[in-house]
Amino acid sequence: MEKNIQEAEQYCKENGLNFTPVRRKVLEILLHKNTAIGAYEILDLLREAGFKNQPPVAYRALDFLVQNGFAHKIEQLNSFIGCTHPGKDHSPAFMICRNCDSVSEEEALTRNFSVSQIASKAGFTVEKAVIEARGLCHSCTSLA
Amino acid sequence: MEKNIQEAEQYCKENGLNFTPVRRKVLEILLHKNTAIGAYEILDLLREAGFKNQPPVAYRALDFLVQNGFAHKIEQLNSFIGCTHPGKDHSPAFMICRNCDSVSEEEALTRNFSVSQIASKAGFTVEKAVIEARGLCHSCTSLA
DNA sequence: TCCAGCAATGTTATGTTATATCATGGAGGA
DNA sequence: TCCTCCATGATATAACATAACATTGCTGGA
Ligand SMILES: [Zn+2]
Ligand SMILES: [Zn+2]
Ligand SMILES: [Zn+2]
Ligand SMILES: [Zn+2]
Repeated sequence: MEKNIQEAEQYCKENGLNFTPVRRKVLEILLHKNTAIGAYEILDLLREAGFKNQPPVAYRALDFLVQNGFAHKIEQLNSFIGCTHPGKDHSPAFMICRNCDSVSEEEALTRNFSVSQIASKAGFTVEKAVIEARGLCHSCTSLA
Repeated sequence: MEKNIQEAEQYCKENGLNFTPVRRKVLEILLHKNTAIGAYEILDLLREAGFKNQPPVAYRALDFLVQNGFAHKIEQLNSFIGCTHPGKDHSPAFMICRNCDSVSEEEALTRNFSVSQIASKAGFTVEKAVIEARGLCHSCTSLA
């Protein structure tokens, strides 16, 4: 958690990005949970922490974090999650548990798994891929 | 298009599903375009066709079509598209062109491509997978 | 026939997510 | 200094989705 924050800070410093208090706070909020969080829930937490709480405050910080690879949007949930493989380029695939709501981030770029393989058959050039699975996580499967 | 409608009708008849006028009309609307359409745009078209146009009208019909495999929701666009491989079970992957907005549905269940391969490494049991790529379609790539 | 049960639709209202727009403030360079 | 850029403040509204309850029309059983 704390380590992720420091890495983000370092990365920003090296790349001329402005890791402002509200951006840091939102990243902290995201990294604190292993579930995805909606913008308005983040907004509540920001208010509790003394920040302003109009929607743009949260959305702007989230945009920054997503743009720079510190967070991801989970499209199926209209929610956000801190990146657990930040820094380098990666191709995430998210596993969303329907029982405990946990979201885990896996790497999708294996030799056996590439959206581009499907796309190329269709003559499509992939720039970004969203892969989100829903089901049961390991612990919830065990408990069943 | 017309063929898809008739197949849907046939499938409903065989499975005790009620292919009502509004459901048929929404499917017709979806199959008419190769781009995804939002619920409120569908609502407008329904009104033009003489149907009621409160939001639940569109959302209920869309729920029915998605539930029964006649349409899909494109999560990144909060929009819907008619299924081009209806009937049997399938694992769609959508290719969304950023230039012309076309959405094409490909089959993701090839030997070289399975979300389950990623998931199983994480001990995750997949029940449903969302795969949506954004980029450039074949024609838009050629024109570039 | 009469009516309970059910699925679909009608209707009103509201909840949730996201963005547009213009104003303000502060750091850094010409 | 003055200008530009970026971030934030603030207000308003757009866009997407559902809750809740009423009504209709069909069907099958008493
Ligand atoms: Zn990541
Ligand atoms: Zn779980
Ligand atoms: Zn399909
Ligand atoms: Zn295109």
